[in-house]
Amino acid sequence: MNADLPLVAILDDEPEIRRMLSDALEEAGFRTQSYARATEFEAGLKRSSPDVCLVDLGLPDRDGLALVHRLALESGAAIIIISGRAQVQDRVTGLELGADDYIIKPFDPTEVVARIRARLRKGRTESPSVSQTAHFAGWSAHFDRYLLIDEAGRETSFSHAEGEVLRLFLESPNRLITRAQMQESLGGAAGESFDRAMDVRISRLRTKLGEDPKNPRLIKTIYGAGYIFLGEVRWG
Amino acid sequence: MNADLPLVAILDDEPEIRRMLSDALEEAGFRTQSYARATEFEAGLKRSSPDVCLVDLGLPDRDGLALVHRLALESGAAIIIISGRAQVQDRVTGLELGADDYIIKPFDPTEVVARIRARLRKGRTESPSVSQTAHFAGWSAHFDRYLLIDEAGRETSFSHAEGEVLRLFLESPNRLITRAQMQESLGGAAGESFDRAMDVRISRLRTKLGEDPKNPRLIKTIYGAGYIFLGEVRWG
DNA sequence: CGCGATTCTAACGAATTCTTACAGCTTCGC
DNA sequence: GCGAAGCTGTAAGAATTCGTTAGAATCGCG
Repeated sequence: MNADLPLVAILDDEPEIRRMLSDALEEAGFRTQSYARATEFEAGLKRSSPDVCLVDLGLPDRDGLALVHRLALESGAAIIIISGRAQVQDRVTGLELGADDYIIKPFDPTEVVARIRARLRKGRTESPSVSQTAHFAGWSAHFDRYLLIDEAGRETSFSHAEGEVLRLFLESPNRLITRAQMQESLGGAAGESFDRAMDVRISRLRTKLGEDPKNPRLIKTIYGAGYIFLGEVRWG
Repeated sequence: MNADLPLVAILDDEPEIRRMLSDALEEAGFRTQSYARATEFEAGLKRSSPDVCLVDLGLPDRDGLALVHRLALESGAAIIIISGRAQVQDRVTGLELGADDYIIKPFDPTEVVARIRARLRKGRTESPSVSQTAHFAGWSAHFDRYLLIDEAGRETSFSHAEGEVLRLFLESPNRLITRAQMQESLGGAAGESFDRAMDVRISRLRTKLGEDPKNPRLIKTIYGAGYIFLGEVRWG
């Protein structure tokens, strides 16, 4: 009965689906309330205000779309439609009546959880919990803190320009990155002698990574072509 | 060139898809910008800040998920992934990395439009937080009492001007805040050299937060761009 | 080996940002 | 009112970032 956990209201007439959803959601850290019929569902809304409503459109006792429409107007909750009707037109009208998402049966509970999380994330002022960290060759690069941390835990800060280069490498490791691609990606305006600036950026980055100039192990220069960042990179 | 219309940035390497999307979106009342490659796309983001980003995951020059990840942290835009990969796991990781929606190819442009509308609708409804207290990095900021309280319960008062800056940071943590945004938000109407005043406000705030000038942990300067406030922030 | 093309890096300098000092202004207590 | 204290912007010099320059080092190719 933890009031801090987000509350998800489920409206579906099939018991197995209700069960499947509530199991998956509770395991994922949500509270749930299940309803089989629209009238019960609406009564429940008056007692508690859920953060997310999962609504099956194929209801026996009510026009699901009308319900969605009203929910969208009256409740602040995120509304996700679950439906067996897969036609584009169905989805479009559902979304236009105010739903925030539209999931087609049969569905995977994992995806439902992910979509609910995506909805809640936007609504909150809280920062997204996705970390912005890459691990490689004994280093951890924290792009949010502009910090490199080595195996021993020693910290080295890097500047924004250096970070741009490092990120570009870590996003495409073991792949040739041409100077042209870099220039474009790093906002290099026109093709003048911006090349030199990039050399310098990379040079500074290499020293921060403790590369041996004679024998760079991470950032390889491909003469006449560009650079390759070598190594296993893991994000997160 | 109506700046009031929402701007949608499209990133897809297939020309037909770009065309199809931009046609549908423009007919639906959006402005669009199309890009074939990630590097161009990122360069475009620096010039204009779209309200929605449509990103194809199958990019030739970059790991699409890494790009999405970064977008989610740095841009306030809604992010919609378009992908040929239909596996549940693909969708879940996409959403967990910060995407707001995930559309599978082949898709119907009408549905894309509807989903974009649904996203934008939610963004506008975002209710302003009425709480006057924020917690972050061991600090509690009480805006109603102009008081900062650290873990040990020691109190430090802050001024109105300092509070304006602090609130701006705490309302969008882990996101770049440009000097222009600050100036606008803090009512710095006149003064072209209002920038200096800004510097001083931030400097004073930093000392009150006990930041190490060499290595600020909370308020990072992005040379030539603005500032980022780092950390988990909880309001209330 | 020699030569031109390419890349590296140390040093410099312009732009930007930080910090300290100071002055004008408001607020508060008396 | 008066003076002290605090707030806030301006000014000025220090510090940082980062592109540019230039000379050295390296590479590819004969």
